[in-house]
Amino acid sequence: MALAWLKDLNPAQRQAVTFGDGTLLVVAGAGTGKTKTLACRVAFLLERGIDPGRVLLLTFTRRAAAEMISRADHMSGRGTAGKLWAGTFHAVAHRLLRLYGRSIGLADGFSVMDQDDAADLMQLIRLDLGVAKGDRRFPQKATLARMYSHTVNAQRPLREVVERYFPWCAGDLEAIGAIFARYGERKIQQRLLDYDDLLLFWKTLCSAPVVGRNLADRFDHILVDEYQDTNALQADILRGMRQSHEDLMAVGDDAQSIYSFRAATVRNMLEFPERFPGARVVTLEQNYRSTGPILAASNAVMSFSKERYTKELWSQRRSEQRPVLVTCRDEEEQTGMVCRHILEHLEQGVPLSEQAVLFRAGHHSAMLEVELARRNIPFHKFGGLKFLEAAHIKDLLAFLRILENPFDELSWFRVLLLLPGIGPRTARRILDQLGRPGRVDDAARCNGGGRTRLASPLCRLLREPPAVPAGAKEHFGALRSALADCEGVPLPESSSASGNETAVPSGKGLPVRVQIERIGVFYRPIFERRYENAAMRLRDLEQLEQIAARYRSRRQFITDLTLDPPTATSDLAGAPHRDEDYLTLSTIHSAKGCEWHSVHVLHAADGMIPSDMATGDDAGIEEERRLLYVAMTRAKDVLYVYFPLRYYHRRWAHGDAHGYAQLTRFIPSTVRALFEQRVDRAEVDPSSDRPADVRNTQAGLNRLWNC
DNA sequence: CATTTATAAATTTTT
DNA sequence: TTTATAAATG
Repeated sequence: MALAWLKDLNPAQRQAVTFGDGTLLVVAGAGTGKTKTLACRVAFLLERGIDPGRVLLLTFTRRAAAEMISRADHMSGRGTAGKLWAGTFHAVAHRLLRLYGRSIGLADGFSVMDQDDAADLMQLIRLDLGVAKGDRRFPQKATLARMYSHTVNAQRPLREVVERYFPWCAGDLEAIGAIFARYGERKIQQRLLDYDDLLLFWKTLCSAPVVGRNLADRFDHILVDEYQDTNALQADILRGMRQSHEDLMAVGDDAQSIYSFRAATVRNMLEFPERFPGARVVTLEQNYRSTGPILAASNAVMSFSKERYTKELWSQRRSEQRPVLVTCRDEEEQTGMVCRHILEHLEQGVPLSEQAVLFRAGHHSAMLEVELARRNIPFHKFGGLKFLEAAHIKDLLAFLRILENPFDELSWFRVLLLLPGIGPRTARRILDQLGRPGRVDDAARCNGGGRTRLASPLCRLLREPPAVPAGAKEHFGALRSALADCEGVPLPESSSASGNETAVPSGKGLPVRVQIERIGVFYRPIFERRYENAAMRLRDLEQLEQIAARYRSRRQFITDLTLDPPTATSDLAGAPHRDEDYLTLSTIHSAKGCEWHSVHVLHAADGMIPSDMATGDDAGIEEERRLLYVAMTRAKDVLYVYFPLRYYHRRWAHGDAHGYAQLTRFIPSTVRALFEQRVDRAEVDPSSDRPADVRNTQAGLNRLWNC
């Protein structure tokens, strides 16, 4: 084979890429060419004549998969990498379950719900059971959803998970268990799968005697990226998928494990050799990304870690410029400094696309976003609040989901509650009526002579509409005709529809975009009445239509949206914005795997990094340390870490109340010495300029009561 | 009686 | 910006 590009690899990388048959773990530090190695491995396999359709590539995001495929194609020059099975665990699980789900008793027309939907269903059940009635605080729906997911993914008993991660809920263990049991039942009734089910049923698929064997035989090679952020369930799946073939390559960095809240565990990496006996281990330690001083500071942060890591990164990239620790008076000054530095670099020729601002929590960038907008600096924000979380987007999707899976009670509920004059009670009644087992001929007519006895609630709604309160009649009628329109079914004018229509044409042929338009006819008036800033939100709906225009299949549209939600406005923006230079704002979590010429890390204060929410136990604090490490190692040439001294707590009042922060505990004085330290007094208001030791004294006191 | 509106309180990270 | 509860309304 004439593989010229092999020469560009260092010995360790080459060893990984050209690895023969069997199981391999690649321990790859930050910036050591992990993506390159994986892409080369794919190219190498293709060169060896492996059928791309028999290679499975599991990544953390769809974007990562796309990048590796395009790089592999570029190297092999064959253009066949697109035929790989590539995507996230969840996306691949979905694809497999559509193919084989029937064999384990999965309903044909299942649909997938995201974690928000899961929380909403929890809430319905919580209200039904009347669990939250007492005067004791009961966990919120989002907490319940997180708890459930963690339990399933970790494959541990609920009691253990609650005691460890949600100790304040320990008193409600029984009630929580009862909710979870009902939750499982209702998902099955409604033909809904949550994220965890996708993994869970994939695992079930693996252990099915015949299909499991088929599945494992289906792939000659499996490659897994970001292995440090996989959980016990995912490890089980991999084992199930390697019953007959051994060829597996997992790549990860134990120092970058930052998803324990999703039940990810470094133990997957550490125990890899035991789980896959005979596995070889290759370690990549040469960092090609960052300059020496940046790497030195990053390593120093990790050197205080209580856990032992397997490697120490080194770099040949010399530089005089140390990373900069910027001490600011408060968040406002931090914002000003960030903007100033960004513009300085821009003038020196570093485009905005090579710069990024990173932070711990989505809302940490709020002030900066306002300032960037004021100064006309274009940016895209990754992580934090998402497009799909907006109420009006969810409303519209609920319609489509009813059409896709008429048993989806959650979406029905959402849509019915939109109608003025219909509240939870009436909605419940209507749903009960629609869901009641019908006469057999009814069912037959609805399902086109179908297999199921159960008449689809959608068909019921169209054929025998339940009574609604007088005030809701008009809107209810509009809803029915909108749904009928999308289905391509004529709506029976009066209640006595003639029974001899032939099998109704299915609306599945209608383009999704058209369906959204028709729903709009019904939804728009409600929408305008309901939301104050309808004009702004209308643009979101138009964007949704634009995305829909790219899809032929409604099902594909909905599942893509739930499994690969648009992570930033950039995913939504049309062609005109593509070539515009823009700055990246991102949570540290969403910045995983990315790199920029210059990186700005905001809020390096205790309480922010580490987040106050995570300082409960040692493991939590250690993960926060890794988080800072991930943030710092994103930088190639320039790294700024900002530390605002003063925080206003303007939660309820707009007063002047403030507290003094302390520099993050992950940068003690020995580490600080590796930074260039700047305190810009020019912009400090002299009236509030007190010596730092006074502040520190105050801060020390504040720690006594601000816990 | 059910729905709507008013009021007060709280807010990590994501497939 | 959302969410739980209380009061007002139909």
